[in-house]
Amino acid sequence: MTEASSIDRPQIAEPQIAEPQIAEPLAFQLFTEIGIIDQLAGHAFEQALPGAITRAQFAVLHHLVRRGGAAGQSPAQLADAIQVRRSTMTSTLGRLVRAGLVEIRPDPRDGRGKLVVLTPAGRTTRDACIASVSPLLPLAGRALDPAEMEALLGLLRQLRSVLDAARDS
Amino acid sequence: MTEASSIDRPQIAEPQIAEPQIAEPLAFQLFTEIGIIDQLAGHAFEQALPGAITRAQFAVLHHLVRRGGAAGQSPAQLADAIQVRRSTMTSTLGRLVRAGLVEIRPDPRDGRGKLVVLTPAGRTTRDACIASVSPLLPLAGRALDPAEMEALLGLLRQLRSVLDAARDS
DNA sequence: GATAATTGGTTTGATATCTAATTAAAATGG
DNA sequence: CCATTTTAATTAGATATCAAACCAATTATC
Repeated sequence: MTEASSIDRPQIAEPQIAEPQIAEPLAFQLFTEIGIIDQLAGHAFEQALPGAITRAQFAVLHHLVRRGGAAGQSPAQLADAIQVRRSTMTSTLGRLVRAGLVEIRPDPRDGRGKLVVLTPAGRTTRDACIASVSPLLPLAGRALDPAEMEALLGLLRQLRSVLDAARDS
Repeated sequence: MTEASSIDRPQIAEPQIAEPQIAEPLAFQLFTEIGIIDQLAGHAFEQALPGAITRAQFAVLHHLVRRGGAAGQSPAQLADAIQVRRSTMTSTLGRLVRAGLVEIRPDPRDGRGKLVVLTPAGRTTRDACIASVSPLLPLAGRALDPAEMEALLGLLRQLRSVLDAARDS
């Protein structure tokens, strides 16, 4: 597509010059590092979770415990809180219902809407997840002392708020 | 806002007490924040990428430009570098081959192995990706000054190295 | 009130990712 | 030289995720 491909080049197309070691821009390194940490931590987290519960499913259960109240939350509220699309939430909720961990009822106030509430099994499962995962948390303490962790968290929040603002614009 | 406003409590097993506002452990907040940033940034990144290229595909192209050399890299090397399973790499490489962005040849030194090399189109595409995404980088600069960015990067690397070490154990 | 615009939720089809199991080739060890 | 083990890559099956298209119900507008 680019150039003389008509000539039969036996082995190596081109000298294939690897770029000299130019450091990536700082911001690029930053996001790369964040991506890797998310993957490593997420993986460790999911390994620690009991049975077939996944990170996404735990996020829903946990949110319902903390914010669900008696009336539950709508799928849209859950999707917004957890920062996924509604179609993603539909799919995760389907699995949670099938597993008997949440119940979905029609919203009496809005014929389109639904309300998600935890079942007792869902509550129990969430608590078990917390227990399973807790032993992992000290790991971060091995990398950072409390002051560093606070500093890190502060910087991350600064970064997040800008990204959040940029999302809408 | 969500409080005891519901007079009509449907017939769920228990009162469904939402937990009082206990702050999450610091480490938990940390990983939550990292997950959200990764999602926001990854999404913005992918939106900025040209055409049908994805983050995973860009990572492979970029790595090949920087480390590929004339001989290319094996799928296993790519998987290790990018921190995904080999089966994941198989799938991503399949799409890149179909798109004409990389070429896969047998490894002359190992009958099991293969070698992945960029095609000229792959090289061009990677460069276009860099160009498309560059305008995003200043966004991080709006959140953090250079010193903060360095500090953040340092803390993240500390954290990563511990997670990395824990992965094997 | 009727029409238009918005909102809640789902479905479809794609990519990315993992684990577990499989195949083929190399490396090791008697 | 052969049997075992290890390694490279793939396949199969599952979840998560998104975008786009869609339906149904609500809200807004005239």
